[in-house]
Amino acid sequence: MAAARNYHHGNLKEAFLKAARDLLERDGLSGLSLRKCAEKVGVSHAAPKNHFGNIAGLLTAMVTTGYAELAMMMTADANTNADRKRRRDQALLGYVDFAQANPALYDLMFSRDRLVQDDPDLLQQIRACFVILADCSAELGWHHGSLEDKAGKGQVAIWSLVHGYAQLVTAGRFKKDNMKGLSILDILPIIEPDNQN
Amino acid sequence: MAAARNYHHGNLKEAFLKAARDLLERDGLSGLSLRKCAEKVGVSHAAPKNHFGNIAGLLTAMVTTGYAELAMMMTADANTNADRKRRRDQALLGYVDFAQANPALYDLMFSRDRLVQDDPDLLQQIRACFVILADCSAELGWHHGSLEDKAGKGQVAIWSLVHGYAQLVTAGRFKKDNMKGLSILDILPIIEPDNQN
DNA sequence: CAGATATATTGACACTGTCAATATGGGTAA
DNA sequence: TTACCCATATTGACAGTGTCAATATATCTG
Repeated sequence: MAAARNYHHGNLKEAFLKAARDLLERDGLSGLSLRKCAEKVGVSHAAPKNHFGNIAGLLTAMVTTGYAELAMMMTADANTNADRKRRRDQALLGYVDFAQANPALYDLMFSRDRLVQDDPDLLQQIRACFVILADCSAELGWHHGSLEDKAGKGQVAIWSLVHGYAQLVTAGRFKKDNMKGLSILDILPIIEPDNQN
Repeated sequence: MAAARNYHHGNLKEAFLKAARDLLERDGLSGLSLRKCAEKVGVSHAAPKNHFGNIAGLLTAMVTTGYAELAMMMTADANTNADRKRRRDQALLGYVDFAQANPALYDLMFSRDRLVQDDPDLLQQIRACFVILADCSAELGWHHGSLEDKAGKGQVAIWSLVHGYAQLVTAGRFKKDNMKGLSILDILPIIEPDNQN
């Protein structure tokens, strides 16, 4: 039989993830609890234990889907086979769009003590995002150092820049005066010394 | 009489802040509670209410002292009257040093739903850090746009870069291979298009 | 010395995550 | 079909949490 109405509830795991995400964006991380999720889905308060073990397991599973969506946002029009610079712009804009559309989830994705940091699925999705950003950084120009050094610098630099930008923007740390029409692509040129005229 | 042993306990507020900070770095944010702080200090479980109102108030007060320390770390050798580029390097190194020395506190300083975001003291300390970073960004070279645009871009860019770098490093997101001897100052040159030879 | 006020304690409450014990339903083999 | 097994869900309990109202205490002020 299909996985739709298979068991007592049917696909309870995904129902929990959806409920958790709704609660997260609505009430913030401190307003999210296993018991509220269970009530929202309509099952008993201890039901999540069977699927996630503990709350860190649920948050980790939710964050893992977040990284998968982030990767999708960064490669939304990759099928057009655009050149690398165009792919890079799309990736960075998609990155920031994701953070602004899911600010609470984005924050949780970089939490230090609420997640199972060594979860294999989580690490895999993080790595996938890192690969995309590495592709972006290949377009950057560097003057000194070996090719490997340049690649390492570029990856660290571009992820630092876009992550810092996304988090500070979603946290409201930049005043609107400073941010008037200032997107990540306007900040990016600082990362391209070779392409300055 | 001095504020040392003034009342029942004497400077209980600072004792709470110290206990909270110890617990935060030892057990992480999820291991920090008002009741543990009270027990550590040796007072009743409801004592913090008189000084901080609720737990958001305590966390906000603690984070506020964090921003003050961050500003000090960035301006540690400002009395030497070094030139602006030297001040800038010191500020960025101090910024990263602070984040690495207080990773849990640094994370909390950018939390979205655990703090009183409009607390006047907090906003003042944040603004002080922003001013220091603005001074740093004045050294950056930009090719296009008005002076005001350049200043706005520079502030946003440098804070994005250093914050993203600090958080990703403390979160262990960069593999050691990529980070071998790669400090924030090695990343920084990408932010100086004019100074490339 | 007495009253007022800031500070601390006590006790209670609802809520949380987690666990052991129990119940229930679906899949599977006889 | 029937009987069994196992994955899944429920129940009840427990310690821990933040917060509040009521009460107690110590320091300051007059």
